[in-house]
Amino acid sequence: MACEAAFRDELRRRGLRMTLQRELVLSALHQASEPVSAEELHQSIAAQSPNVDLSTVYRTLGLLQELRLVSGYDSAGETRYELLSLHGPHLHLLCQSCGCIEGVPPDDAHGFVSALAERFGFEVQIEQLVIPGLCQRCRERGKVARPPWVRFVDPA
Amino acid sequence: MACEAAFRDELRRRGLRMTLQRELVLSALHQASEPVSAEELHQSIAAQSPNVDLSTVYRTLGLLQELRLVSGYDSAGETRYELLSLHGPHLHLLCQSCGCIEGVPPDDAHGFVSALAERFGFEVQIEQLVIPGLCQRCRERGKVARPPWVRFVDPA
DNA sequence: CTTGCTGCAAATTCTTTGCACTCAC
DNA sequence: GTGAGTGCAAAGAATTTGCAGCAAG
Repeated sequence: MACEAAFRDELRRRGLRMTLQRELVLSALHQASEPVSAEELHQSIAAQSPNVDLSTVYRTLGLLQELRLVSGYDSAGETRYELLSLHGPHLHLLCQSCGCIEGVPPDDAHGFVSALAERFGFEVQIEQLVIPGLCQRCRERGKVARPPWVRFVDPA
Repeated sequence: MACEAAFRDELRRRGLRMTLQRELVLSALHQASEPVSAEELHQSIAAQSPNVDLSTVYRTLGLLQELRLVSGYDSAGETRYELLSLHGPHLHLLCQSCGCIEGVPPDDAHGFVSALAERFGFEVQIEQLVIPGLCQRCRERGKVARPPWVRFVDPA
C-alpha cells in the first residue's frame, strides 16, 4: 500500500516514528468502505489489538490529516475520516434524513468553484466539502431533513 | 419586524407561547451582523437581561430552526446561527485560515445544484451549505487551511 | 540512550436533559 | 388554573491534554 510508505517517509522526514498503533489506524482506514468516525475506527482496531487507546486514534488521525493523507469532515456532531489516496479527491453528499454519504467526483463542481474564485477570490477546498441535502431515496419517501428539526413533530 | 410576528403566529398555531426570553433571542439575532454561536448570543442577551439561561437560548434556537426562521451550520466544532429572513436564502464561504464568513447568493450554485439533482437525485439544502476554503486575503498572504492541521508546524 | 509515543485518567467544550417552580394564556 | 417555559444543575458526547512509563531509532 502506497500510502503506508508515504506515511513512513513523511514521518522520517519530520523526525517522527512509525509505530504499531499508527500502522493499525492506517490499515483500519484502508479497510473502511466509507468515512468512519474515530470511535468506529477505534472499535475496528480493537478487534485485533484491544490495547490501542481512543486518544491515540485521535492523535494519529490528526497527524494523518496534517500529512494530507486523510481528510475529515463534520457530520451530525462527529467527525468522519477517510483516506484521501483511496478514492482521489472528491466531495460528499450527506443526506440530512438518513445520514447516508455519497462520494462524488469534483467535476460537476468545477464551474461553481471557479465562479467563487473569480467573483470572491475564494479558493474552495473541495476535499473538505460536504453538501447537505436529501438523497434520492429519502426524497422519494417524502422524508424531511433531520438536524436539528427532529426534536418534535408538527402537530398539524 | 416581520419575523417576530411570524414567530408569534407560528407559536400560537402550535399552542406554544411567546415569552420575554424568546423575544430577546430573536432580537439578539436581528442585531447580529454575522452568524453567531449560542454562546455569543447568550452573552449579548445577558448585557440587558442577565438571567436568561444558555439552555433557554439553545431551546429557542432549536425552535426557531424548526419554524425555518433561523438556520444553523457547523463551523469549527460549534454551531453558528443566523436569521433566514434577514438576508434571504444564501450559502456561506468559510475561510479555514482566519475563520471569516462570507454570505453569497445561491445564484452561482444553481448549475451545480441542478447537476447533483439530475445525476444523483440529490436535493441540496442550500441554506445549510458551508463551503470550506481560503478567503482572498488569506490566499494572498500565503496562509494555509487551519483545521485541524494547526496543531504543529512543519519543521521544514 | 534519547526523545517521541502511548495508555490512562482527567479535563474541556458544546449541547442536552431532568426537575421543581413560574408565568403566559 | 393549567400546562408550556424557565433557570439551575447535572448529564452527555466528542475530543483534547497532562503525565509517567515504554519503545523506536
